[in-house]
Amino acid sequence: MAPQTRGLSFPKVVIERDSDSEESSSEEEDLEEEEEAEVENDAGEESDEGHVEEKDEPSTSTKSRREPITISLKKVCKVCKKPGHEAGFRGATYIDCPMKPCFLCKMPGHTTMTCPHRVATEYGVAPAPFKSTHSSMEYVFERQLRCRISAIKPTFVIPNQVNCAVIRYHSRRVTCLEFHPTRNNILISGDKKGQLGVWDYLKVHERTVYGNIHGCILNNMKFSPLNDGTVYGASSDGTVSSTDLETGMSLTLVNLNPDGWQGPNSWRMLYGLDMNFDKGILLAADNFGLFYMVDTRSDNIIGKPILIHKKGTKVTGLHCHPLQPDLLLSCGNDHFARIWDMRRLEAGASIYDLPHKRVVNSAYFSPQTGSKILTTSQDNRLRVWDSIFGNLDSPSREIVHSHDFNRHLTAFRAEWDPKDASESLVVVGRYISENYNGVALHPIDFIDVSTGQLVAQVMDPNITTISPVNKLHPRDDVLASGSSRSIFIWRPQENFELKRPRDESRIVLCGKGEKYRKGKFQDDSDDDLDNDAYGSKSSKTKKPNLKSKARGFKQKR
DNA sequence: AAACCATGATACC
DNA sequence: TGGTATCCCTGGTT
Repeated sequence: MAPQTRGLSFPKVVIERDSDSEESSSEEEDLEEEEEAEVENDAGEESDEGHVEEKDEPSTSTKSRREPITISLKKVCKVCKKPGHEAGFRGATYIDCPMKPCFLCKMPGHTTMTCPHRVATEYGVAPAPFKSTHSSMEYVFERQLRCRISAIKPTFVIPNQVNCAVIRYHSRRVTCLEFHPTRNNILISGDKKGQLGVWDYLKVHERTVYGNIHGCILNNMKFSPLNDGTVYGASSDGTVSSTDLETGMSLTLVNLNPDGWQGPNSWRMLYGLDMNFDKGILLAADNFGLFYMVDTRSDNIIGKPILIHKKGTKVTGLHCHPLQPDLLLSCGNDHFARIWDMRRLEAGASIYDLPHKRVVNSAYFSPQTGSKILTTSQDNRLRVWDSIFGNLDSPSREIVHSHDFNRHLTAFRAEWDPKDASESLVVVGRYISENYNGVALHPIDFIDVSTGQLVAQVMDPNITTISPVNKLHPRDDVLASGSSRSIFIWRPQENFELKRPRDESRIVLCGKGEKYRKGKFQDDSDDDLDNDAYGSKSSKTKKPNLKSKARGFKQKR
């Protein structure tokens, strides 16, 4: 395995960040120097010592003077619009704007690069070794060391290697994943278009996508506890569906927009979905703060909708307690997670309100005893309440973790490991990237929420996109992750090294792969063809390979 | 290679 | 309170 360049890139970066003048930075990297020289040449040709303001000239005058619209020649930070520094990728390392609060922990005074939370997940949760230090170098060093150590606790088995995948499986980004409750190798997936995928990841090539179930985002899915061939879905088209996985036949149980599109103020979207198996009713919640109970036999909404979150705000999730059928957990855009008693479900009657600083993407009871609560909030913090029977006034722990909101990404949701008897292992995708061998990768983090420690961070050189959707298998040591339109299955691998050659027959390439196939491999028939998109050694066709795909990576030539 | 686009929460007035 | 400008690590296509 090639020596890691992490060690090289970070110190360099730190030096550059602190420099105000561009000259000093250019001593460091020839690459940068070249780029900047070019820019300045262009500037000369245009013979306009551009002021930023110039670009606002009306287009007519610009035309008459035959001058191209002046680009601000003074380099300006794209974040704060001030000169003297620039935010953005330098190679595979992202440089924050120093004028803004830390992108990770949202506190002012430092950048992501030197954020103590980036060094140690448990910073601020439990004493961390470098807690009182203020030297960025020390943080950086600590980080490098940390990555070398395989931080896998013996008790936790971490699926750390991609075992199989379907690349560009869905036609839009993946929004949710569920493992089949009884058939071990079946994974179902929902996407932004409302389509539902069924994939047998053991027989890698066996997969289907059902397209006619929903009109837009499939936000949550839930298997029927009575019939595991049936799955329910809640969608932003305002419907709850019931789909037979074998046939793809789908029924609409509920439609909250029977009159069609009447404008955004009336269009109702369903997000949260769960099933109360005790009563045999489906629970769903919408973007106006309302909660619905659906009788799956009569397909009727039971009673009137109940306002469970601030009027007009989205309820992002619902979760029934695994043992106490009367307990319900909800979360929403009003910055609250709420615990409810199903027997007394009415507006304002929540048992507890758990406040957050931002939108709450998800809230889950712990999977086995249901005594803990885990929430993911857009303030970049995971919160854990250790006992719902104890003091709920404040969370037992807040763990700073990068899972920011981005309108183009599926919202991150930290998920419990359903197999972990200690109910402490959690998986969650990471937004900010790490520079790995000059490639920006977004790992999937395994966090021990009892300590806040990062147990493992898994990544693959070929997955350069963010993986906001993750699910751990209820029985097997398997992780499923959804990243953009693709789905990956991870399994544990000892002595795992990134870049290890892998079994390419277990990678299915869909969609645009066809193009490559026609051009380069005049191969046949159907898209089950194994491509080398994933491979390390293979031909020049490959876009998705490290270098070409790496963000901001400039190939030296 | 660069431009463009899709489009949700939020800050701010 | 409501309308609206704004937006930093996106991902894909033209």
